[in-house]
Amino acid sequence: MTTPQTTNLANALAKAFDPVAIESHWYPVWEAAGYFNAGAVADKPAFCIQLPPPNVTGTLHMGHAFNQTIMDAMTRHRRMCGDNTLWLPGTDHAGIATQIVVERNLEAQKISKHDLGRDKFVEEIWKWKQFSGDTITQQMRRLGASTDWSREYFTMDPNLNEAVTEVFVRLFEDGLIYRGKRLVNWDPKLKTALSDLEVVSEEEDGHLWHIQYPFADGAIDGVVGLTVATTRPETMLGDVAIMVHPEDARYTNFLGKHVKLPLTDRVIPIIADDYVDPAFGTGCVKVTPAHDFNDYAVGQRHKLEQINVLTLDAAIAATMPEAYRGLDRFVARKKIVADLDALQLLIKTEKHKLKVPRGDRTGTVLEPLLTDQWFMAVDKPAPANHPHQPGQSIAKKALEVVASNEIKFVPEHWVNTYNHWMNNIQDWCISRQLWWGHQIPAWYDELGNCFVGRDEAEATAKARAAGSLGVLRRDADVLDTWFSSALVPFSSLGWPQKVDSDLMRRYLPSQVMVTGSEIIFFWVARMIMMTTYFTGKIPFETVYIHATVRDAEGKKMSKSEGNVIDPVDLIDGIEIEPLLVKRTSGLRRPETAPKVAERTKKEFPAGIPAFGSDALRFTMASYASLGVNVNFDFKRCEGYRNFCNKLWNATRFVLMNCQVTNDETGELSTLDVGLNAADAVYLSPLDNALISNLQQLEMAVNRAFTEFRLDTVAAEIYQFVWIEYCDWYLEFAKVQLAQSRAVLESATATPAERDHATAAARGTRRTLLRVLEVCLRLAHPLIPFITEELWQKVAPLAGKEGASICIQPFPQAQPEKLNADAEAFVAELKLSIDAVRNLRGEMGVSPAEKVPLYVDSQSATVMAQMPYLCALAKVSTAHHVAALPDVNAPVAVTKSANWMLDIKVDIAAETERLNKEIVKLDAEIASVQLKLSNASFVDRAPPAVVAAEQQRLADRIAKVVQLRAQMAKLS
RNA sequence: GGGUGCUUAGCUCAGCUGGUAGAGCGUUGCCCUUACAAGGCAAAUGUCGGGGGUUCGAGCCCCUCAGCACCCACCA
Repeated sequence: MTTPQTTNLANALAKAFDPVAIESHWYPVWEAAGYFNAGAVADKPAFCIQLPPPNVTGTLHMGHAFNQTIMDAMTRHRRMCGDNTLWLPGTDHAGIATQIVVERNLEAQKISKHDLGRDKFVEEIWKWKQFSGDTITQQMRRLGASTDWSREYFTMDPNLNEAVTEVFVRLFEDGLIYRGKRLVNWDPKLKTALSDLEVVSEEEDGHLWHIQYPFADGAIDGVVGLTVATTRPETMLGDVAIMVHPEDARYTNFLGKHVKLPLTDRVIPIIADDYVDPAFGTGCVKVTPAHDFNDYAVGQRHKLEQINVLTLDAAIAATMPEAYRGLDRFVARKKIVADLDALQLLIKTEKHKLKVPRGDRTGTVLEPLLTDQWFMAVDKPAPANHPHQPGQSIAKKALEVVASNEIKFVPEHWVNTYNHWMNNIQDWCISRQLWWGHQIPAWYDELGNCFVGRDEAEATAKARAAGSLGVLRRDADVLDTWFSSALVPFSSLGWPQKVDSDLMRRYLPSQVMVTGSEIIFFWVARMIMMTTYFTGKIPFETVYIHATVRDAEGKKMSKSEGNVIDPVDLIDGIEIEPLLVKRTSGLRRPETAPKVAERTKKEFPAGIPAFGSDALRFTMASYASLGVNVNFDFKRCEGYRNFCNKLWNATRFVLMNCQVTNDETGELSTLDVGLNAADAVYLSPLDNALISNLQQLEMAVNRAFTEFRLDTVAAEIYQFVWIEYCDWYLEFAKVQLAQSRAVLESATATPAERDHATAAARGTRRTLLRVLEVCLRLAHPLIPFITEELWQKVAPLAGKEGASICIQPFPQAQPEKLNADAEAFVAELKLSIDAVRNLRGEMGVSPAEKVPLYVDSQSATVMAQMPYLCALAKVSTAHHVAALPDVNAPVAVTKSANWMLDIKVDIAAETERLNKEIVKLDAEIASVQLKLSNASFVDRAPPAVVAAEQQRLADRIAKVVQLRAQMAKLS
């Protein structure tokens, strides 16, 4: 017989959960042990997730924390389920974005990139990349990300660089990459082209200027000229025509005539094109093919000249009239308007709202500009001998793999977004006039002939073969950063060197791509296009689109707006002062700093407390429903930090009850927890009910994982651990252990009684331990650190072995352990306890006070309930009577019995309480009666539903009868 | 101008194939009960955006209106 000497646990677990020590301890252990490295066992299913590589522009934000928590939970889940997991990490060079950051840093030191020159400047960016990349990977470790660091990549690593070159050359050779002078979105500040996707248009206040263009040969029919309306008058210097709608009766007379372009000496024709909307403005539109995308198309249709007005930095070009040369576009605009006014050609100026295109990174107003750029032809058929999609265009194929359900979107409606974009896709401008990125593998001879090759030698050979003998000069431009990102699904696995490697076979396609909706076009679509074209495989099976993280007010989090939260600050906590410094630096509009500070002080008056990584992750998971937005409220972290503490203390309780410390030696020894198969174990209905519930939890959690519902995973675990396990079962367990102890300490107990008490204590301890141990494994994907720490303590006692919880099997339900009878017993017991507790509450009994109780039943069920009920509802003594005493105390009616506290009653309060309850019941009875008296309900509703209603009616009527009787006694 | 999503308790959000409205936080009492005050027990709060329809029955399906958010688009 083992009798506890003491339950001193000072050397086992601290009284409160302290995340800092745990987290810093476990991550390095996991990493060193290689638990996260890609599995090498061929016969296990593969599970791969490609991390959307964070930009090396600084640090991770809440969006990353959200995104990564989801991926980590999924990866840890599948790893525990026995899959070969590969969560592949990397970082993205993020061309423009990173170059801008480093440029700004240098500007702060009064250095311009031109002072340094290209090579030195790129060196500076590499230094920054090192710093930012290290910060990011460190943050990921703090978040507990179980990525395979041994395969970490950077999009400008040599092997990925090689993939980029290979892809470029092949697409060029297949005729799907071309170079040409086209109208592109031009950022005059950065002096680079941008793709359509990098343009953000917002409505701004502007003007619509009405300008008269006089007829070249004098008035016609008394009309001196035509009036056009424009929002960008400076571009008129490049006008090559005026167009009207062909059926616009006002102007048909003038078709084919000419006008004199004001401020120049040019004469331009009046043409007809049905692009013109006669109802807008004057119905006359100036045509400027070199500076407007519509006009460009009109110009093509009518074979018009393209006259460029602007330089690369958006000043008026040297080819323009002298008066305007060299003027900035906006200065020139003012001058031109003034000059037209002076010439009395400015008819009127209207206020006008217009969409102004700006660069998404710089906010600069963009100009459509004619420049030489490289494009990818997405709509052009692939060569007839292409191995994977002969004769089929890249966009077509990308649509096909989604239409065929090879690639699924979750939530599904994002397919529409994808299809819409893909059906209207334009050729992709892939060249950028930047210094940071993959340099385009194209070389030119002195005549401008272009040779594309994998390296200079190959290009030279092609040049020589074509008869070009001079020196070659490499194209200075780099590729759009998304060009390399698009290759990640295969370039990160070793392509092109390893085309048929184990890695490629196993981890391409990956199982799920986890990302926000904002990069469906930028990245998801392009990965699909590139991966299918070059590997014949889809890049991933499922695209899981998660919400965008916003601040508590629903505003998009942005460093330049000063409302970002660094996930590490939620983990470690931060004082208000440093938080203010963080938030007020680097603002887009520095003058907003006081406001930002004010808002920050209001939201975080005392800074941010340290919640720990697990609490942050649990919060993120609980936010991961399939919605569009997440308005992040840090207070939820507090709730989940408390949950971690709950789990911690539940473990403390379990250990206290399963281990003893010898007072003299200080040695810890384990009590009998039923590990020895030969020992009899008695499981009470309460033990069995908990175990039964646990099976349901296991089913629910596994199902939720497969449905990508991490919010459900979190909610299920939270509910089970806190409510079922801690609030109910732990209290029941105390009763059971106390009962056994009483028997074992009794001098009069028979041997049979002692045996049963031993078996029961064994069963309780075993249930406590095993259920806890399972909960730890269930929760591990969400809260890896605390579960590891606790599992190390709990698992050995529960008869489990293993170096780490990371690689333990994920709990799966055992249907044979479902136990409806036990669950029903506990459900009924809970109702009884609730009823008695409710009586106490109603009668204002102090929670500390124990009170006597009457119950009008001695049924087996009630007798079995009593020990638990007395403990949980603080009953001093229970009197079992045939009928409750005929006094005016309140009665609680439950399924099991009628209950009454033996204390003095406040008659007024009790009358009120009864009245309230009777009214409620009457209303319910009336509504059920109405339903049941409806013939069509009884006839047409399923019999089970009708029966349930009838039962409900009977119950309520019985109850109300009881209450009425009680009421009668009061008066 | 098209398209998508959203509108449920004071706040943030769950509600599966239609069958008696839920959670967390917050609020209000009372308790430092030997796992946990980062806690326990109890309590209050909803014409599920408005209107119409289908159905025995609608938060859920259909129509319509309103508001919010986002995405796409070439109106000078």
